[in-house]
Amino acid sequence: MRRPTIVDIARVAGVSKGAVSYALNGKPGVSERTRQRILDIARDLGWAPSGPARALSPGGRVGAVGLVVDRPAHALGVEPFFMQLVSGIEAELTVAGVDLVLHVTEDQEAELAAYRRWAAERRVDGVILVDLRVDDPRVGEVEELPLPAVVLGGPEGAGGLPCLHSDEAAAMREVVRYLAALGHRGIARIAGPEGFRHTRDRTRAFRAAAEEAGVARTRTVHADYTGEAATRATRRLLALAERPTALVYDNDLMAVAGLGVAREMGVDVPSQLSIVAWDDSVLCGLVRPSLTAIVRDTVSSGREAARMLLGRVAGDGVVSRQAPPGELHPRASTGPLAP
Amino acid sequence: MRRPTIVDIARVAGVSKGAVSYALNGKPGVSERTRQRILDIARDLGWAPSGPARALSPGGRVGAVGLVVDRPAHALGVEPFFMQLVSGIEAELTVAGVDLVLHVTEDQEAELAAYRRWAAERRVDGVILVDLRVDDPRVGEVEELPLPAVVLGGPEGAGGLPCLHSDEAAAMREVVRYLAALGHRGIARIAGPEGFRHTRDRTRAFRAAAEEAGVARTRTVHADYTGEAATRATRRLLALAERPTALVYDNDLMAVAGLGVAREMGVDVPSQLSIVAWDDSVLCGLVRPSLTAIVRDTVSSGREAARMLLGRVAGDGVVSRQAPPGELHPRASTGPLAP
DNA sequence: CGTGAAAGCTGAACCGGTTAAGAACGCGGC
DNA sequence: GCCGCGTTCTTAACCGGTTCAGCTTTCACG
Repeated sequence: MRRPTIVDIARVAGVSKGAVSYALNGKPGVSERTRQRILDIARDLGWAPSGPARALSPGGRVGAVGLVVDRPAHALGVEPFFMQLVSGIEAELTVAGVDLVLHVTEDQEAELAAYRRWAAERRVDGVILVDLRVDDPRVGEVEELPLPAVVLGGPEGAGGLPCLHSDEAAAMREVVRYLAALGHRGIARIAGPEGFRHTRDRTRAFRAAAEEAGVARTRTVHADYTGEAATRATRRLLALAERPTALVYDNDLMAVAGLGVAREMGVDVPSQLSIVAWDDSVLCGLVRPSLTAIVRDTVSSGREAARMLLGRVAGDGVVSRQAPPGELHPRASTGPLAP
Repeated sequence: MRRPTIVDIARVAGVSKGAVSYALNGKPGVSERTRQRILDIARDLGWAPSGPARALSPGGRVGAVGLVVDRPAHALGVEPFFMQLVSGIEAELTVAGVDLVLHVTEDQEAELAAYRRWAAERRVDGVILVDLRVDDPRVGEVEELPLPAVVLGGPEGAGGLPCLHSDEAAAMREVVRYLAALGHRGIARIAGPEGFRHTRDRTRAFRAAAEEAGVARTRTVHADYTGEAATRATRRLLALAERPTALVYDNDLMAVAGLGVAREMGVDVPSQLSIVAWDDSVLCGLVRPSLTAIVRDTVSSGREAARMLLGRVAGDGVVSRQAPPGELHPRASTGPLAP
């Protein structure tokens, strides 16, 4: 049984295929009676529009958008962020009947190649850029391509692309003030890779917030979001003569790793060390002590980013927006210092 | 600047577009000289084949395959399994120039709708089915559809679809023997949802292995892979009069949750309770004590499944295969019972 | 009753490829 | 000199939609 086409519908209805096209797309050009008859026949035949055929027509859309994730596979596995983001994006795309094409790359060059290929072969109608870097080559490249895009991050460094940015500084202030109020005067931050824009934003915000809150000793060390790197970094920090009394991690996985190191080194959490995770997932609630975390609504960000991209693809004027800032959810891993 | 098409190439080369098509596809019908000239021109113009146009031709392929993940978003976030699987699939697809379309659904009906839509609208060339269920409606449905598919799981219940199955029984035997050797005589298993085929396979294997190893008291309770469900189940098990001395969890996230409960209830791991996780991720190595786990090479399974699907799409006769069984990696969460 | 406009529909071109059928050509053999 | 054949290329149809130009038919209006 061949897929039915509009020609089959036209034959049954006794009209031309042009008329069928008008009827099915709700465009003027056919009478209401005829339209209804054609719709009924289409339903009876189980007709569905051919994606490739639609895309081929002048001005046609492919009905898919792309997302490239450029992080090593093993790191990705346990990063709740991406799957949450994907669910959010998906939720929004599904109602529009648009598919999500996902690509996992090992380096940035491969990521750029993916965008170029998608544009050249017309595989997607647009892309969402995540993990904005300092001097990110993707922005310029994608702007050149006939490929609508929105950036999750920014607004600095997003070039002319509309972006969904979040106020990292506000959340950071909340964290630092909270820790300062608990009596902490030595706070270290185990950050993500230095190359990421949001890492740099947070680092700046961290310093500013610490100064404002009167926290004398701060320090930022960089890791790569993996547990191993966080383990090494935490060991070094806890071995310092004047060791920090509070640690802020740039993702929850690293915070879990830090918790393990503290345990291993006999440093009690939270009486001797407070730990804060940036980004919350079920993980934070499962480990003991449970982790205080900055909670962002990643699913909603995904939805919003998808919505913006669909707008761009449709040709609407899309403006950058701000996502609600993360909120601090105190749990068992933070507290006042034991005397 | 419009995307160049083969007509542009034909014009520059002074030949017909048919000749260009033959040349670009390595088919006979043009001289070697002409072919080379056409290839050079194509490169100079930056030509790339239009996906939609290719797909539209009779017998044409879309150049994409689909994967539906039917698990709640929050559970998915931290499940390393899927992202690992996706990376593996991706790695194989990329070399073939095929894209991966990912869809996250909230229920099985939505999943079925996705397959139907993909087939009807020709959005993908084939699909990979994961999380095979007992009496899975997807198998019959997809077999009816003009949509090549392979199953990750089985072989029972995969119907006529080729599958990549793993020997759950072998791994289960290894776990049970190991725990029995450590002196455990009461082993409980916190399994995934009863509806999953692999859950049932493991449950059967668990009973058989326990009998074989002389483990008298066994018990399987079902959870849904989330930390919350595992927390509840673990609490109940540890509150039993004759409480089990070893717990086997069907994924690593639940094992982490179980570890938290043990801690909370003052049950020491591993001296009073041993914990085994099925599926290993960085998580298992990060928590304290680190978790003994069954390690499967999920990335390779993804690669293999993708390879099989590409074979099916190409029309090759693809036969079911067995993935290498999981292996037990003992860590700190298992040990002999304290006297 | 003639005229103009709007409604409703048809025919054909077009998107960018693939491919079957056929034409032009050179060449060897008889 | 003619025939048959293989090579190389062209022509045209086809995939399944969209859309524009134009042709009827109907109908209101003067």
